[in-house]
Amino acid sequence: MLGETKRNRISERREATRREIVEAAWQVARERGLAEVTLREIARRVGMQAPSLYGHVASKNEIYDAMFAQAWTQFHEGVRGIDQAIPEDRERALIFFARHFFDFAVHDPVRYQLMNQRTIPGFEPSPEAYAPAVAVLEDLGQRMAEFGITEQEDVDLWVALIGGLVNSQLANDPGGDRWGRLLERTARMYLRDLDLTTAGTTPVPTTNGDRSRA
Amino acid sequence: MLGETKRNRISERREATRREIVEAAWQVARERGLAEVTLREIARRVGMQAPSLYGHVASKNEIYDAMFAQAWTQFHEGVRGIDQAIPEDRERALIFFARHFFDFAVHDPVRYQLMNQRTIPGFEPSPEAYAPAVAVLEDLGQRMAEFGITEQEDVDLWVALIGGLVNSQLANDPGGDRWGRLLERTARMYLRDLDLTTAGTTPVPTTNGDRSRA
DNA sequence: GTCTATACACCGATAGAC
DNA sequence: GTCTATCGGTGTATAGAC
Repeated sequence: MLGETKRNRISERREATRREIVEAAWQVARERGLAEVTLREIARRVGMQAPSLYGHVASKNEIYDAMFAQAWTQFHEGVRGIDQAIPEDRERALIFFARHFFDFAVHDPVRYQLMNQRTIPGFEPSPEAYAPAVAVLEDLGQRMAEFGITEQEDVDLWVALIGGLVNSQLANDPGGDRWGRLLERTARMYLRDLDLTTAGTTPVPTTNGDRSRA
Repeated sequence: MLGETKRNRISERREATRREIVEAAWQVARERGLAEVTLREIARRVGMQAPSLYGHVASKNEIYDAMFAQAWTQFHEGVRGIDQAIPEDRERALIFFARHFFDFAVHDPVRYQLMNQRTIPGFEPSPEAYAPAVAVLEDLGQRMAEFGITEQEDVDLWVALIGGLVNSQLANDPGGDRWGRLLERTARMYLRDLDLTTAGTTPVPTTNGDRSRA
């Protein structure tokens, strides 16, 4: 049927416009800050009047929502993309992941702010937008389990440690490396503690010979 | 002179009104969120019209500034207040401080947000408001030095670790204790790493016999 | 001196013409 | 779909009453 192809073409055009809007929102956010994004400025950049945006987007928060989902999807795909580069060694692997997360965060502070801090007044990510964030956490849990790190407390601690380094870096030395260079040390410290804590309860292999990867 | 006492009385009244305004701002912030504070709502609570606030305050950011300074001063005084209760033992002392900071943060998330996150669009704390924050950091450095922790990297790491626990707690389990109960473990982990890292470079006393306190 | 009244420029959002 | 016009908000500023 011709109707369908036409409908698809229209739908594609609509989606493209939506992407344009979200991309313009990213631009404004990076230039002026996340909270300083205005519909009028977005509209100006895509060549519209502000109210016309409502033909493609239900609200300003829906734009934030799309950005939120996009950011977490980006990170998730990034992690999957480097899968074959993961070191076999447990310590190196943990550092590898942490460095990936750290660089991703520091590389785009505005994106990190949207992903991890509830800073925009009325905005709460929708369940659909939150899904890729959950997927990332599930991935993390699975990968850590491959290293014998299965206790929720242990994963919680690791998440908090890396998040703490990122936050300190962004807050107190943006653009620098004052906390970034503490990543390796933090990972070693964490693993040493882990071995001491779980000693006698769950055997943890120092190398990772039983890990199967495609 | 009568003129001076009168001037003082007026000045006192003015200062009291200013305190009232800042206190109302805290109320609004805790009820609706830090970014949702409006001058009109503050004015309503102190029985004024919004523009009348400008007789006591130069701008909205000056209110945030006063709140910022007040929060850090509160913390600083709190730390000084518990001075005599600090354990002699290095590990216990570190945990004691961390717990104090953690509880202070978790007890009033809005206050912590204002103190440690740059989340309000146009607001940057003035040098005067920042002073008590600097004083707290200097205090921390001094106290850690008493335990032989003098390297900036070591202090940086400690700050990041505790901050990470606080952030995770507030972001992922507000009102709970999922990351709070990791404080002791984190302190032990940190100290163990410290002893290994600085072994052979700077002797670190396991007990703290040479600490002089009034 | 302190307040009220009024206004300005901006914001997100909506209604309705075309 | 996109426009203009407009609404109820916001922070901020000023004129003028008392």
